Amino acid sequence: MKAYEVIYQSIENSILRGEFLPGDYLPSENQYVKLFKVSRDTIRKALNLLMTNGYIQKIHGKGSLVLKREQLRFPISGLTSYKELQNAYGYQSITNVIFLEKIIIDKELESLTGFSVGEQAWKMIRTREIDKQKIILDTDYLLCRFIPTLTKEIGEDSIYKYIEKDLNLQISFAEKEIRVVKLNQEEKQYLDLNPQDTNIVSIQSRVFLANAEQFQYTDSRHRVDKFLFYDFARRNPSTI
Amino acid sequence: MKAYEVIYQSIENSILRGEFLPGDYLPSENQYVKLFKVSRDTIRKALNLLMTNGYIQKIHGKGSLVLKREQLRFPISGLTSYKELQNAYGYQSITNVIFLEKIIIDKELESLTGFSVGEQAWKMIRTREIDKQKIILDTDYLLCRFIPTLTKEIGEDSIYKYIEKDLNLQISFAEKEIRVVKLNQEEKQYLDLNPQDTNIVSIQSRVFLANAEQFQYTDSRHRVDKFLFYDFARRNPSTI
DNA sequence: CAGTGGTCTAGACCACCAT
DNA sequence: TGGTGGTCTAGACCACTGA
Repeated sequence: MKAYEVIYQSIENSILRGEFLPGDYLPSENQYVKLFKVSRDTIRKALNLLMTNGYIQKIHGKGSLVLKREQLRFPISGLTSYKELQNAYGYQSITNVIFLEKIIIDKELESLTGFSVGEQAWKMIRTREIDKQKIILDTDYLLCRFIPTLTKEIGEDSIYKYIEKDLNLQISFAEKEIRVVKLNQEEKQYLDLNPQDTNIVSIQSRVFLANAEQFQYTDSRHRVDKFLFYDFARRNPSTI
Repeated sequence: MKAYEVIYQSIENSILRGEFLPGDYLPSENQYVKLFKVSRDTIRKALNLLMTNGYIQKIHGKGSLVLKREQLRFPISGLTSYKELQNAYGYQSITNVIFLEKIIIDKELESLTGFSVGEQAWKMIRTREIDKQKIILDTDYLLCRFIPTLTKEIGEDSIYKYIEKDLNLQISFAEKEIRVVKLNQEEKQYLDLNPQDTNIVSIQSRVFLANAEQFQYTDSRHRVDKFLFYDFARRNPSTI
C-alpha cells in the first residue's frame, strides 16, 4: 500500500470517527510530516485526495478546514458501483438478472455502445429492487474480450467486484450522460411504476480500463421520483 | 501565471489544434522537461490536469494517450457557469431577469439555501431562452455580504464573471443535487413547455468560495426534453 | 512577524511495458 | 534492457493569514 494512501485513510478515519468536526482545522502539513515521518509532498498528496473527495478545504495561510458532508445520499456521482453504494448506505436491495446472453455488436449497437462491429459482448438486463419496489432497470454490454465468463450469480452480486478482484482489471474512468426519456414497453413490463409516470431517467455510461480500452456500456433507468444525483465539484481542479 | 498552468494550456492547445489526435501519445515527461526547461514535477502537474479534464489517459510504462473528447455537449457537469457554456458551445441564447430583490433569510429559506436566518441575500429569478424557447428557469440566492450590488444587467450577462473579475472573489467548489420534480405554477407561467409535460428537472447547487464560505444557492429548472448532463469521472481520483 | 499552504527543483528508486 | 510513468525525498522560495 502506498504511503499517501495509508495516510489518506488514517486522516479520513479520524474525520469519520469525529476526532475533527466540521469547522475544525486539521494539523498543519508540517505537523503531519513529523507525525507520519514522511516528506511534505506525501502529506500533500493525501490532503489533496481528501480535498477532491470533499472532506476538507485547504485555505492558504490558514490550514485544512474540515467540511460538512451530508450523509444518507445516493450518489450516482463519480464512478461507484451499485453494490458499493448499497453497502455504503445500507439500503435493503435485491438485484434480479432477467436476461443474459452473448451477442455480436452490429452497426446499430456500435453507435450506441461505442464498441466495434463484430465484437462479442455479454448483454445483461437487471432489475434493482429497493423496499420491495423494482425501480431501476439496468442494461449492460460487457466485452467478452475482457470478461470471458459472466453468470447470473455475478450479475446479482457485483460486476465491479468480480472485474477488479477476480479478473484483476483496473477500472479507470467513465463518460456519463443523464437525460429524461419517454417510458418504453420494457420498463412498463419489468418495473413497478406509478400510474401517472410517462418519463424515466436514463444514465448512459461508457466505462474504460486503465489502458483506456472501453469494456462496458450501461444504460441505467431510474423511476423519476426515486432518482437523485449528488455531485461534489471543484471549479479549478486544484487537485495538483 | 504559474508554470504548470502555462504548460497545461500549451499542451491543451496543441491537442485542440489537432497536433495530437486521439490514439496518439504525447511526448514523454522527460521530453517535456527538456522542451519547457522545468522540473519533471511541474510537467506532471500539467499532465495530471489534462488527465482530470479528460484530455489524456496516462498509461504506466507507455505514455500519455490522447483520448477522444465528444464535442457539442452541454455539460452542466463540473462547475461552469451558463454564460461560459454558452460561449464554449456557441449557442444563441437570451437571459431575462424577471425578479430581483433583496430579501432576509427566514427559517424556511435557511433549510433550503443553507444560509443563516437573518442574513441579507439577493433573490433573482431568470429565464434562459435558447432557439426562441424559454426552457430554463433559474432561481438564485446570493449573499449580500459578498455581493453587495447586483443589477439586472449583471444577471443578464454573467454573475460568475462579475464575481471573479470585478469583485475578485475566488469561486472554489459546489454541492449539487439533480432530481425530477412536478411542474409548478411559476414554471408554467414563465417557460415554454410542451403540452404533455408534467415534470421538470431541478438542479440545486450550493456554491462556496475559496475560504469555504457559501455565497450562492441556485435552483435551476430545465425542461425535461432539453436536459442533458454530461460527466467525466475517474474511479480512483488519480489526480495526485 | 511566525506559521500556513502553494510552487518548483533535482535527484532517487520502483513498477510497468516493449523489444 | 531501456524508456515510460509512479512514488518519495529534502530543500528552497513565495504568497497568504493573523496577531
